This record gives sequence, structure tokens and C-alpha cells, in this order.
Amino acid sequence: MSPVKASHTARERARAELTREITEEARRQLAETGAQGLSLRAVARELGMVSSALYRYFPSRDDLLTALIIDAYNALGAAAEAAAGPDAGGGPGGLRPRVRWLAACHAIRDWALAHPHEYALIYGSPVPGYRAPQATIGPASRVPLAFSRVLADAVASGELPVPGAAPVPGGHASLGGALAAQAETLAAALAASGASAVPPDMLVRAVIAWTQLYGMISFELFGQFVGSFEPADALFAYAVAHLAAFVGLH
Amino acid sequence: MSPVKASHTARERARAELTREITEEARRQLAETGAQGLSLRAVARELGMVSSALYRYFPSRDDLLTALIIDAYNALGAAAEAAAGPDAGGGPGGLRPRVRWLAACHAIRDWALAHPHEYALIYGSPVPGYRAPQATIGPASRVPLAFSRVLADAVASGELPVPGAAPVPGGHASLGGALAAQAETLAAALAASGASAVPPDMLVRAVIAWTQLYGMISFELFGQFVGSFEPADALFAYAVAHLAAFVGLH
DNA sequence: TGTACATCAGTGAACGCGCGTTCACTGATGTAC
DNA sequence: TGTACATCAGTGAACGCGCGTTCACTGATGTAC
Repeated sequence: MSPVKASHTARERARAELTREITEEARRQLAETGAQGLSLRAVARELGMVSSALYRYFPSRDDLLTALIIDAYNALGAAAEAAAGPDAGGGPGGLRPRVRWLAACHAIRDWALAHPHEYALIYGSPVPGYRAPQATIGPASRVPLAFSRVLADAVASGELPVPGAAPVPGGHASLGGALAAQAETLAAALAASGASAVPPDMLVRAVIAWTQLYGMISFELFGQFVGSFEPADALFAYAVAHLAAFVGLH
Repeated sequence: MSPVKASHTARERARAELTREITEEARRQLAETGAQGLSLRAVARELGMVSSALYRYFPSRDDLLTALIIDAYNALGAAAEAAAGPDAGGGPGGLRPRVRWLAACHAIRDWALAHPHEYALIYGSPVPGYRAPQATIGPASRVPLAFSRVLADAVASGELPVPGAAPVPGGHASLGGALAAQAETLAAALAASGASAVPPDMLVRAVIAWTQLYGMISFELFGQFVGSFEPADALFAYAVAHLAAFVGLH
């Protein structure tokens, strides 16, 4: 009834502020120790409060973890979107899709290298006993959506030859039945959610490219390149140029 | 001085047997709870002994983890080698390199799906505070070596056109300076360790293919395909066929 | 503007848990003469 | 073949740790009249 001005009382501002400080401190500890090193008691200690006080802000440790996961997805998503912009795309003066694609790939790697533990939190081995809630789905799809927007723009502007662009050498030119069905379901879901159209076989290639990107970054972060391709800048650039060609961007 | 027959006293047999039982039980728990759920006390409990007794067999929890890691690398390596055989390769009657390559990729995925936690142990996000000792390096290189053997055989038998096989579209035909240097160092190291010769640019492609393989498997295992490409069999087969072409195997 | 009541933030103590690791010990297995 | 000694496996108790979470409480902030 009475018009309550949201977040304007001292209490509400203090609450918002402390919530922010808690997640910030938690993120700091995450960056140092990794997900399983994250402890409510340690966060509280660092903030100069008693551990039970945190329960006024997060009902459990898992909820704090969820907040961190969502923040990480959003941060990475924002980085990818900024690099893959302009959102208007293909219009005159806009960046070419291939350039946007490459920029997004590099932005993702850069973010991952700068925030290795946050990257591991969202893309590494699942934390046992933790189940990601629905709320993570939206933020998690920002990166894939950014990529699909680039492709859709390329299709719309005619830069991308539509179907079966680069036939698979070795006589595997078309998708198998099961794969085609999955790809069409995904394409339909994308279209239904308002994204511009990307042909199914291009979508399959994009997904494969996305796993490749993820594989390279994870290999680098998780130390599998130690002693050979480290730093991996050159290898990454080379691979990513290939990927762009693979999805049809020239 | 006196000729001691190794492992023939009752004590020695009992010791070997119990060591085996400990790692087996540890592996069982790893499969259920993941690496950080692995507890010396729980292993001892399950084996009906007191926790301190384990210290007769493994000086610390980390050493038990190391044993599991080495076992996992060896199991995966053996699976890859069996699929990538025959070791003699390219001779008349031998399997074509492309077939061996594909078989190795599928064998690795199959093993990973059958042993997800062991896969995560060796390729997932690093366990914080654990540093892999030197002893893991040998077992860890079995898979890459199996792949490089297939390629070397293909080169030797003339099936693989030697340099710059498939130029990168978009005008990135040759490796950059830094990348070329890294690749040559690796190729030299391989040659020095007795492996047959694989040209550097082919090696780069093989490494990229290996990261792609790893990315796809990890995405599948870590649940990133949930709701879209699951099961991922068709996607995997499609991607792997591409990879074979990418490294030059037709 | 002032007072009475409701809401909420933060405290401090406690519960119950499981962990890795150490240590002095007992009793069995192995070895040398 | 038998005896004396050394080696080793397994026990049981204990140390010290840190964790997530609950709960009754005090005191401050906000709201309604």
C-alpha cells in the first residue's frame, strides 16, 4: 500500500553493500584456493564478523557458490558479448563476422587466463554434491548465444554460404540422422527464443568449435601444455583461425 | 649378497595383495565421490582395518592419489594403444592410419564415459594443493604418443602428404614464428626419445586435435551438453571424422 | 514529533562431524648362526 | 633343526584442526499511529 522506496533505507543499503562484500571476499578466496577451499567461516573471519552472521545473507554455502557461479557466467558472457559486438552486426560499417568471431574467442581465453578459478568453477570438473540450479542456465547461455548471433548475422548478410558449406573430407559430408535431429531441435529452440536463424549444420559446427575452444583453454589452464606449448598464444591463435574457417567464416 | 627371491615370502605377497586392495577400494570411492571425497579413513574402514595401518602402505594421502592418477593414465593409455594398434602400422595388411586414428579417439571417449571420475582426476580441474610428481609424466604421455605413432606411420607409408597439407583458409597457411619454434622443439624431443618422425606442422595439428577431443569429452562428462546434444555419440563421431581430415588422414 | 511495537542484523556458544597424521605398543613373520 | 634377534604389520588412543549449521540472545533500525 504505502509506496516503499526500494533499497533506500539505511538497512537496505547496508544489506546490499554487505552482500556485495561477501561475494567479493568469497571470490577472492575462490581465486586463491578454488571452489572446495571456499569456506563460510573463512569469509566471515576475513570480513570481521561471526560465521553465523553470513546466514542472514546466504541460506547456505551452496547458495553462495551459486551466486559466484552466476557472477562468473555473467562476467565471461559480458566479455564475449563485448568482443563479439556490435550487436547490430552485418550492417555497413559493422565489423566483419570473422573478426567478431575471432575477437570473441580471444576475449574468452583472456578472461579465463585472468580468472582461472572462476573459469574452473563453471567449466571444470563438477563440484561433487553440488547441483546447479535453474538460475544458472540464463547466464550460462550468454557465450553460446553471442557466438550464434555472429553466425546469424553472417548468414543474414550473405557472408556465409548457407548449407553444407565445407563438406567433410573422407566422405562424411552430411550429418547423420540422430545428429541432424538434435541440431534441428536446438535450432528451433534458438529461433523460438528470438535468436536469428542459424542453419542446423552450421550450428553443429559451432558447437564443435565451442568444444574446441573450451578444450584448448582448459588444457592451458589445467597445465597440460606445461613444457611444450607454453605460452599457448601462438597455438591458440592458429587453432582459432582454423575454427573460424571451420564454421564457414572467411 | 644372499640371493633374495623377490616377492616370495608370505609377508611380501601379503603386502602386494593389500596394496592392491587399498588402491582398488580407493578407486571405488573415487568413482563414487570424486577426488576430494577420497578419504584414507574411509578406505581403511571399508577394508576393516584401522586408519593408521594404511601408513604402512602409503606415506600420505597424496601418495595414494598419485598411485590412482598413474593407474588412470596407464589404463587410458593402454586403451588408446590397443585401439591405435597394430604397432607395426602401415605395412601391408595393417589397418589404415585413418581407421586407427578414429578407433583411438573412440576408445578414449569410451574409457572416459566408463570411468568419469578417473578421467576427471587426470584431466579435470587440478586438485588444489596437489602437485603431480615426475612419475606421472611417463604414463601421461602414452595417449599422445599413441597418436603420434599413427601419424608417423602414415608419413612413413606415404599416406600422409608431408608439409602444409591443408592450408588454413583465410590466409593463415603457415605457422607463426613462435609456434613453429615450439613445434620443432617438441618434434625434436619426440625424435630424440625414439619416436618416428612427425613433421612439426603436423604435430601442431595433432595437438589441436587432441585438445578438441579432450574438449568434447569433457563437455559431455561435465554435463555441458545436457538438454541438447545428449547422447553425444553422433556429434562425437562427426567431430572426430573432421579431426582425422584436419590432421591429414583420409 | 513522539511513542510503542515489529523487524531485522549480528553475537557467542555450542553441536556434531570427519579428517590426516603421529606414536608407543603388541604380536607375528623372517633371518642368521 | 633350533634358538635369538631383527623386521615389519596392524592396533588403539590421541592430537589438533576446520568445517557447516542451529539457536537463544541483544541491540539497533524501521514503521504505524
